Amino acid sequence: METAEATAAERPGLRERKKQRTHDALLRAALELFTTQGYEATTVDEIAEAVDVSQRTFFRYFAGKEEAALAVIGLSQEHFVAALRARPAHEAPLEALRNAVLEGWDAIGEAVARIVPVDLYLRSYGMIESTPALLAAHLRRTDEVAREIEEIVAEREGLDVRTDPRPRVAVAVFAGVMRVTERLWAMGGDLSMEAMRELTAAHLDAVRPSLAEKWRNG
Amino acid sequence: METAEATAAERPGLRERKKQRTHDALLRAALELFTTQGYEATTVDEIAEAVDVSQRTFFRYFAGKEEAALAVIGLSQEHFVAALRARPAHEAPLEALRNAVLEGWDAIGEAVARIVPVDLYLRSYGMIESTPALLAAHLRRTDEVAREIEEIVAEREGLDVRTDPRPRVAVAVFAGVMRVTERLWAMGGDLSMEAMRELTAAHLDAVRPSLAEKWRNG
DNA sequence: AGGCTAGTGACAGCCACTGACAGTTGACAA
DNA sequence: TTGTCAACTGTCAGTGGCTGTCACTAGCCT
Repeated sequence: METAEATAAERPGLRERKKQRTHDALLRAALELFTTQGYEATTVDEIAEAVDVSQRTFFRYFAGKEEAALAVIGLSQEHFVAALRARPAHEAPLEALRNAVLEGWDAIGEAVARIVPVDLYLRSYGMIESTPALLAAHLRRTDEVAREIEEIVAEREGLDVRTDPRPRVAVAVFAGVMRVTERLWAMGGDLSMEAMRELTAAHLDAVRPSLAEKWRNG
Repeated sequence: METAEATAAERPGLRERKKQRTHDALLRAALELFTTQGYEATTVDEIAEAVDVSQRTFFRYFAGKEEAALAVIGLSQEHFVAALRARPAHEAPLEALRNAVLEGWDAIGEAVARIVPVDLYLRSYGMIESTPALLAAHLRRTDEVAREIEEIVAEREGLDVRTDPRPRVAVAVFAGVMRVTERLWAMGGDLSMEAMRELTAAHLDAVRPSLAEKWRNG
């Protein structure tokens, strides 16, 4: 058992490679079909047929249509969490969150490119935003990520999430701002990582001013 | 046409009343079944049968199972939006949002009670939080409400949402905090409106401290 | 009273998803 | 190499959410 996994990590057997190929092929086919003809207009049968496997096999790789559509973005979210964990301990919570998201972008692009064309990845954000069922699933997943981040932030500061509200509130604020940013970016014209970085920075900078009592003179 | 609607508003005809009754009956039956045996374990056929209508009729009243489950909460969200619109113009944006949510609670309770037992309404929050598909749909609806609120806040301050980021960011911060609050409340033991009010106030008060550079001495 | 139309039930069908079973194909040891 | 085991897959049948269609009933209006 141990040997099998260790070996697989070094040089995956034929079985593993085949599996990986099928998985990636399904992912690419799904995203390709979704972004061209639309998510709802695409049936699982079509995706399976495009990769020449049975529908049943598709469901062995993905829990459902949604998961296939959101898998790549899920990957980028994992990278963000990892980036946050890697931030130096001296940074303030929101500083660490900000840096993790701003600097993590490039590494994410690379990681994604290993599986699907980056272009497909970027377009999937637009697809999500304009597909109710998908947006719903995406928001739920993001909510789960937020929960994970709460723990990380609390640990960074040596606090207990159950007794001190600040870790949760800080993450909530950050998550809220990231959600608007994401929405505007995905719906806007410029679907590039540069645009995302700028929007993110601008919105995070706007947090304090938006909390002010008076907006006119602020 | 005009006459028909006006008349219906004053004294609904038999037809209208019948419709209303069926609608409410379906809603009650659905929530009752959902909260007792679970959302997924309940089929639309069951709900329809409980009210003694065909499955087809259920779908004529609700776009889907989800909508039936979230309809009551949607009602409370509408009340919140109305409460926000009613806030005096001199209040600062976040002040108005805070007051709207804290004071609107009672009116919401009354409005809900006219259709379903309040107890059922409160329990539905727990159901949502523990049902992935439902939570997803709920988050999407909440996101839409946030969009509506952005406009209201911007209008209060005489700003254009497209040029000034503050309305959107302020609402994003507020929405983020409300989401954590909701989650903790729904998952916690005390499912009362009092508990919700306290949690909300506590979390909103924690926003500034959570933005501080240093948490230890803050 | 009789015509109009909103609301309903019954039926057929699509699609996402699941369980069960059998066939095939890599992995690994004898 | 060969045989055995386990993993992976295809096929089939079935459930449940959801939609289109059509005929029929019942409230509404003149």
